[in-house]
Amino acid sequence: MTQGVRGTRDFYPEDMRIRNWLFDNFRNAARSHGFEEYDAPVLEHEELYTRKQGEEITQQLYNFEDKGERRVALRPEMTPSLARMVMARAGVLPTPIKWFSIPQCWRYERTQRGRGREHYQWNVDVWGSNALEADVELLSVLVNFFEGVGLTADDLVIKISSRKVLEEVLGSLGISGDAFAATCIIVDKMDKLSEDVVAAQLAEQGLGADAVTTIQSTLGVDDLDSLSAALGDDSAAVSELAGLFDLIDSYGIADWVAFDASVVRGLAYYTGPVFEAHDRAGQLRAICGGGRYDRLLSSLGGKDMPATGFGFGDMVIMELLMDKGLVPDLPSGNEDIVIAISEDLRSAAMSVASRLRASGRSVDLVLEDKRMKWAFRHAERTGAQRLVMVMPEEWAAGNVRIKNLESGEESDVAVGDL
RNA sequence: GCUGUGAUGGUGUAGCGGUUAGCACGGUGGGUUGUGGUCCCGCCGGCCCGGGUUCAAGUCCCGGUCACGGCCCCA
Repeated sequence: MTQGVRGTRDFYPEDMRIRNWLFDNFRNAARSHGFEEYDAPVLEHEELYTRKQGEEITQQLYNFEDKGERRVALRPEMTPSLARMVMARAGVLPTPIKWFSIPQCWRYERTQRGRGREHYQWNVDVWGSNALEADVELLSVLVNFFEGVGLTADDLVIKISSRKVLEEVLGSLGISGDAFAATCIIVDKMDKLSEDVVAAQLAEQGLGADAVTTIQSTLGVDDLDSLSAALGDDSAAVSELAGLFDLIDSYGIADWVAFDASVVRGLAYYTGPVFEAHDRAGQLRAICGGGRYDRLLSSLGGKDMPATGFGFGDMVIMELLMDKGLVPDLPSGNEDIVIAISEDLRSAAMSVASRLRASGRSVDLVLEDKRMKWAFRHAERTGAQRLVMVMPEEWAAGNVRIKNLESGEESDVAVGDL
């Protein structure tokens, strides 16, 4: 009876303080880069997500039929909803569209440490710009967030590559279109699956063992010169990545990023630069991930608009922050506790509380007949700064007694001066 | 889909065949105090469900339910 649905979390006030702190940092980073917040319903038509087979995200849909016999799903990610919103007002919205959101996203899967059935995923996206500057701006948002919560470039790294790398490699092997997207999903799992399994899955796409070797050797590359050697001087992937890293230097965030050809991403819709942030120690799952997806709208039946963005879950980052001791101790936020010392002063206490509240204080009025002992313990537990006591003699003189709980000082203050 | 561990007051836990089932937090009443934080005392409140073994079962066995991990897989 006291348990929620499997894989879901309750946020008690002490948990909520931390969540709000995290979300505040998300918001600050996005706002400082000129992004505006939006939201969409957590429930969407199932068909919004039933696209490329093979994507984990579609296999793990938290879906069901509603009372009107409609197939619906709790959103597994925000991007399709965002695409829907943008598409609905394409041509009206001034570009570039720079929006962010912190949606709760759902998936139906076996629960594990750090993997529930719901999580909050900070999403930051730019629509309507082809420029690499837009992609780098996203990296700047990320770095700004990391710095905001006290993380450094020694703690984590943003690994960057481009879908074009794989596109060129697979293109040389004669793979394109839907087969390309399907192959991306398989290649994304390469470092987690055995070579045999990968080879078998690639064989289903019509690829041979030699192709596997070619893919693996290219993805093992971790500097641009080697990539250039592998793909040739006229490679669009190489020039794109070179341009990207020039801009990264301009932002002064080069310490935070590294080229890594093995970054592919499991979603089929990416088309250009892709990236993931990982802890340097390599202990945790990816902290966030994103990239350019210029052709998503056409897959939803609309006219394409260039777009780039990332998703950033709340669970892995909290594990990293806890490991690093960066989660702050947060007080309740209550500043004053107001208590009437006797029952007949209750209405007086209410007027005192109202005055304090009007002056902008966060005031917790003791609502019932509680003893002083309780008030002090309550103040201690909630981290309040002052105890405001409405006492008979003082009240008769037009005063209340205020005790500063940190210094222990106490004084009578005229009600008019509150 | 496979697998391991665990379920004891409201919360977190100790107890491993016989205990008045212990402790901490909490709630509540009181002592001390300046109607006053610390401190001290009293009280409230518990063995997941169903079978079985035993003179005796939180404790051992079987089944169920739920929870938490791991594997598979991966936003």
